[in-house]
Amino acid sequence: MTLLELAKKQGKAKVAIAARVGGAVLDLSMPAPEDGSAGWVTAADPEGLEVLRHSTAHVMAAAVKDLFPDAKISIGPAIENGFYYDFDVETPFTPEDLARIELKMAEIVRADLPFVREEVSREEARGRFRGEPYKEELLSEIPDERVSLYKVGNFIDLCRGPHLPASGKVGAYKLMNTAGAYWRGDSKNRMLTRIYGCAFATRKDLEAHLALLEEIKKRDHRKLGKELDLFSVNDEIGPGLILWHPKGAVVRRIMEDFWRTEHARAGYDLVFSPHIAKLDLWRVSGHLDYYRQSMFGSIEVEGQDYQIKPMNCPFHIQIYKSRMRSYRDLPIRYAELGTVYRYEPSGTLHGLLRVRGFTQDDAHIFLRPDQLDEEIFSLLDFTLFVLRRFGFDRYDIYLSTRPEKYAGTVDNWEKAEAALKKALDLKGLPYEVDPGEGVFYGPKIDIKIKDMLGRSWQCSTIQVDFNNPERFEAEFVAEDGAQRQAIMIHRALMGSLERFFGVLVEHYAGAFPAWLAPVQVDVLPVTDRQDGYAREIVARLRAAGYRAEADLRNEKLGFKIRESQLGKVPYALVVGDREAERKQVAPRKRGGEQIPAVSLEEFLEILGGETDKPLN
RNA sequence: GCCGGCGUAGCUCAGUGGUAGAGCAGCUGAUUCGUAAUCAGCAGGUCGUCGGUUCAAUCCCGACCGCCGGCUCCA
Repeated sequence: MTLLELAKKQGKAKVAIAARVGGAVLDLSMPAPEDGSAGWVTAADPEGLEVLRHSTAHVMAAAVKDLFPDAKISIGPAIENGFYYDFDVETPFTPEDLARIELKMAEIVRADLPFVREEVSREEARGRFRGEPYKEELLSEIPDERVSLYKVGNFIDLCRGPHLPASGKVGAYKLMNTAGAYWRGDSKNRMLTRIYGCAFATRKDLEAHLALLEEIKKRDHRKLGKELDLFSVNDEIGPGLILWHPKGAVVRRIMEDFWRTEHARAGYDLVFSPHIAKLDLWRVSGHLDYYRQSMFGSIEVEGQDYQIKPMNCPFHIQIYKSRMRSYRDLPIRYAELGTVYRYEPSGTLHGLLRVRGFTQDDAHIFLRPDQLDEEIFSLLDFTLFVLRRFGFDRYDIYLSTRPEKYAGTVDNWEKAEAALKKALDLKGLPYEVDPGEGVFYGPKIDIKIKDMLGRSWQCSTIQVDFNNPERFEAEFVAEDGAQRQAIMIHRALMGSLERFFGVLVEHYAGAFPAWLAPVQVDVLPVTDRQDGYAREIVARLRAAGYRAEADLRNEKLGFKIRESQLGKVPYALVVGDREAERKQVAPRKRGGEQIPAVSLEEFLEILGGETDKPLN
């Protein structure tokens, strides 16, 4: 008896697309276990959805092979929200090709062709995939003597499976776009043409996903940055270099003010360092060996090579080394909003999120080995405090451990990894271990924040470093009078101001909370009779430390309200004859909610409640 | 950096082998208005840059620059 027959018996044949037997997900065509103990996987299950997506990829490949017989197939896995398949073709697919492929797919789905699994020897499989060089390459690397093939219609693919019982079970899908992708993700290999598609169990799920994509488009910080006049990048200046316009600059200033205040309070010393330094500095630090290709070229000055800084750490180390340090002085914490420049490949630049010049909210902490646990613990606290303040309270945390190529001793690495782990455990923070993903100089904790739409953004990083203190001989005098090597922690909380600002824009869809809003209050006179009163209100708001503007243009109230709301200003204060006469204002929130007219003092109470304290 | 797409007024976009259009924004004037767009007029472009094909190029071809979607990378 097959699993499909068993499913029929149990009345599950309609919904089941695969079966769970033991720990494995199997095709329904596989034999059922004697005792009939099988679980049913449906398209509503995560595993089922993956099967559905993977099978949709096969259906697409079948359609492509039908329309473009010369296309060479490679691989086509399920991914988040859908699938892709990479083909080697002479000329990449056009959007019109995608439409044709989609139609052909619909044919295959309508025909409800069975997915047929076949197990053959590797040698036989090699014969079947003659003329498919990518499949041949894969086959030659598979250690097993027997491999499985899946056939749908005339299309056969080397595949582990499992798959849907038939193409008719494919759900709602849509081909999205094409993209170049290196064979096996290696830039030394040939570039294939990838087709991305999304696939869901139901039309409704697909539509919800397309709606989400629309929402993401609406929140795009590049679009909002232009609309709200926050920042720009400019051809004449150069790609990846950000111009902060006055409104964006207000938000940045508030971010910086908050950051400086809290760092001073948390025991950091604020420092400044130059933008260039002798190239040798980066030779000593080791960055030149590891990251030369991401550094801007050096500049020759009076026979000496200088380098635009890609990092701040060597400068802070030199400040540390400017005099003898006692074990009593530690930890020493140097913090700087340090602007660095990195030569990112042109194809990776992206608005504020990937740039060539950016300001890190950087700090380097020098400490004794015995202080590591406690420092990491309080650092985690501090990081989460800062992130929460900006409205982020969901995180994905990763602990990255020793990579293959590393500096320092295994003993030190293990101690540092243990310290990081211990701090996370003590705080009760869930995290994932990324084995081998640490930086060459030490292990790290990365915190990705989740935005309003649940997307993750890498921002905070806490990295232990044994390498630099050794290379630069950053030492302290221990209790016994001996020179000991300090441990250094690199850390950035927002990561870079540019990137964090971009994430903030998308998180809030440009509607910043009142404490961050570039303009907090628009004062809107109904006619020019109230211009004087409006000016007075603005002056008083500004005197109280708020950012307020009057819209004195010769326009109707409706127009001014519309503009204020599109500008995402938290409050509009309508002032007409009534308000002017009674010395009141009529507040309106940007969402449209109207508040009955109140005195300015009462309004200041409301506003103050939202901004905590006016941070100017 | 690699593959593909795109580049027309400040912005969003239409358009054609015979040297360009709309809406919004801007300017001028009228309107004095109560919670998401008042009306009229005016002005605005070396069609990304440089080369080529052609009697003629914004349109076709090439190179470059930039942007977009991916890939690779991300201390």
